[in-house]
Order: sequence, then structure tokens, then C-alpha cells
Amino acid sequence: MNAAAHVQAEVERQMQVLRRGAVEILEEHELREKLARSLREGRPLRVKLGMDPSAPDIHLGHTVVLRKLRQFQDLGHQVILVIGDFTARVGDPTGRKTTRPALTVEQVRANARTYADQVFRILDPQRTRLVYQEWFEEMGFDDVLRLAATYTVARMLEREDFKNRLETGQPISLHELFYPLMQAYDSVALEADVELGGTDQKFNLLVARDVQREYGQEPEVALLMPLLVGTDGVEKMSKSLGNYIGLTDPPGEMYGKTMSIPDPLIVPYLELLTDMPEAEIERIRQAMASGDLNPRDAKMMLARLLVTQYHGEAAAREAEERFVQVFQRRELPEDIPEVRLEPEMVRSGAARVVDLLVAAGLVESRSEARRMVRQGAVSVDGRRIDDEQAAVAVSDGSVVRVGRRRFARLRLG
RNA sequence: GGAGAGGUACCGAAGCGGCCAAACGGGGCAGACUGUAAAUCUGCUGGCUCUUGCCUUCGGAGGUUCGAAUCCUCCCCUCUCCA
Repeated sequence: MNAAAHVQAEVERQMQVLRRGAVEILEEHELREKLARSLREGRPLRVKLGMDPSAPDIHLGHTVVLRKLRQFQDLGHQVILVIGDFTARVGDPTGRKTTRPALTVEQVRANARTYADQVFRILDPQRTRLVYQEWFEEMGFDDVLRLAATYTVARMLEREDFKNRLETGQPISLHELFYPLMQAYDSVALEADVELGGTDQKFNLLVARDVQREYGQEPEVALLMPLLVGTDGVEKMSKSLGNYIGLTDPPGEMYGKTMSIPDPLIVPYLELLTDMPEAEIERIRQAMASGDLNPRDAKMMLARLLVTQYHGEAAAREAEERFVQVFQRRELPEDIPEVRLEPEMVRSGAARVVDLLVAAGLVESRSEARRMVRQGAVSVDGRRIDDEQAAVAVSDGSVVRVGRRRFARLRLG
């Protein structure tokens, strides 16, 4: 095989890896050319990802793109993470019905640090550059105008977010129109070869290509990954919607949350969040469709893979055992948090339910405690309590349970 | 600069002097059913007391009234049309 053929084969191999899960690559042939040139010249591609430092906690939704970056790294390329410290002070309008609040410099820096910690659970630090948007600090007004001149209002309003907000009478602050331009300029400043983003970033990435051209650069390739649907099965995963699985969630929680996702999410999750080979995913998909595989078991496989990835195999095994014990067999977990009761709460071996629930921190208010009791969600030592006034017999080690998943073990004296 | 419309609980949205802690829908929580899936059914969804009431809540600050989410004044914010 000659050199050219080698390059060709390697390009195809890389393309196959990079295409997994991707919704769209703009343009695919450009990526091929860039990869080929990179191989010929021995120069890694500069792959850019902008990170919004307004939400410091990373969840599995973010990892879809991060994992793709990791694949680039494993193929020998260079990743540049742009902490959007400057744009965070502007506020990204993406997917928002209203304007995001601007952050202070201190908030942004603090968030960026916690962000970085989590990011390196996925990325290879050796092949990652972490940068702030320093180039904006020294831009003069003439530079800003030059940037602004690269785009027209009409084109800016093509963007769906803006269009929707305009049509539904939602406010759009003037400065928000600058966000796509600023993100685009990042690519100019870094001379990015490739930029990653969720499909919601499509507009921004397209603007970046245009703006790069305006500045005489070769446009970057935009690689769009799907937005991960959250545990509710409807909305995209996000912290504010509460439908997320956090990277730092403890093993048990990570396992449990995964088990609560709707069935249609199993395959996409396997595809986007694990390294399971595509052929195997396809087998699982068919087995579920034909009824040979209970989706629950596929989900358990998924949950185990995810917990293994972030907490190790031992933790995953343990999480699974606990899950089976508590939720499938409805037994008590081993590690119930203990709560010490004030002696005066217990009179002749009994205490009022409401007091118990509040003292154990299982409910947020006395009213909620009453509601829970009325709805039959409360049990003490396995006996359901249905009278909110009841004084319940408790002893050292008694277990109070609210609903399916809230427990407390009482300690007296 | 001018003329209108509007800001209600987690979200959407009724209410327009007392019967409003505030209809209805969504979401969330709990129960039944289950695979912590989906679908379905039922209930709950400000706090404190405990069922009688009390306290906080309807953009903000004042005011009128026995009594205001509802009326008045000023302020803040948003939208639409005109210039």
C-alpha cells in the first residue's frame, strides 16, 4: 500500500469513529480533507468546544459532546476548551424563552474551575487546552464594529430562537445578537478546524464558519451531536429541569436514575454514553423489539455500564445489588442514614408520626408530613401509618420510610 | 416622542371589592398497577396549628375601604402599533 492509500484508509477509519452518534457534519467532505491533510502534515486538528460556565455541574447530557472530543483526542487530535467567560457576561439566548442573567467575573471563574475538574473525567488532559476568551479583553470598538459588520440583522433573525421570541412577543436584548458573533470570533482567534456542539448550536456554528471566511480563514467543520433527552423522556437533559444524571451523582443514585428512564431512551443512551459496539447495540435493539429481551434488563446493563464508567466496577456491582434489594425486592437498604431523636420526643416508647418525619428530615414541613401520611406513603418498621395523629411505637433502630426511596433509621437516647 | 396591552403560585392561564391560599391545564409528589418503563386510575400540591383559625403570597412602594389579586397614585419591567 502506498502512502496515499494509507492516508485514505486512516481517514476512513477516523471518519467511522467520528460519525458515531453525530447528527450532522458540515461538511463531511471538508472533514475528510482536513483529516487527510492532518495526517500528511503530521499536524493534529484543533477541535474546539465552547463551554458555558453559567452552570458548573456537568451531567450526562454534556458528556455526549465531551465523549466525542475524547474520540478526537484518541485519534491524535488537539482539543481546545473555550470557557465562555466573556459571553457568560452577555448571556446565551440559546433555547431560552427569556434572557439569561449575566454573571460576574468571580462567578464565572469559580464555575470554570469546578467545570474543569469534571471535564477531565472524560477528556485527556495531555491533549486539552483550556482557554478563556482573552481576545475580547483587548478588542477595541473598531474591532467590534468590524466583527459586527460581518453579519446582517436579517440573517441573525433567521435563527430559530430569535425568530420565535420575536414572533411570540418575547423580549430580545440587543446585546444578545452579539452572542453568535462572539462565539464565532472564538473560532477565528483559535483558528479552529472543527467545532463541536449540540444540535441547538447549529446556528452559532454556521455563523462561525461564515465569520471565519470573512476573516480569511478556512471555515471550521461543524460537528453536531444530538441533545440527550433527560430522564423524563421528553425534555433535553438539564439541571434546571431536574431530569439529569449528574457526573458526580453517587453510584446508587446514578444507577437508580438510569433505571427510571423511559424505554425508548435505552438505545440512544447506549449509543451516546457508552462504548458498546454499534453491532451489539443493534442486537439489543432487535432483541427488545422481538420481546426476547426485557427492556428492564437492557436498562440494567446500561446502568451498570454508566456507573462503571464514572465510579468503577465494584461500585457498579454494589449499586446494582442495592437496587435489586430495595426496589425490586422492596427490602430495606443497608446504609440507611441515622437520625438521633431528642429524648423528649419519645414518650413511653412512642412518638407522633409528624414529629418523626420532620425530625428525620424526610419531609420539608409538617404539612407535607401530614400529606404523606394521608396518602399512605409512610411506614415505620414496615407498618403503614395512616393516621396523621398517631403516636407510633419506636425503638432504637426503628426505620421510618416515606414513599419508595426515603429512609431514616432512628437512634434514641 | 405618542397611543394601547400586560406583569397572578414551579410553568401556562382564569379571577377584576368580600364566597380567593386564589378556577383550569401542565409539571411535581404520593397511592394502585408495574420493570423506580410506558399507559391508566385516585389523591395531594404555601406555612403554622389542627380542622377552628392564624400567618405569608397575586411586579414594587404608598393610598382608598370595615375589607383589595381586584379601586386610586407613583415607580420598575415587557409587548404591540404609530413617529
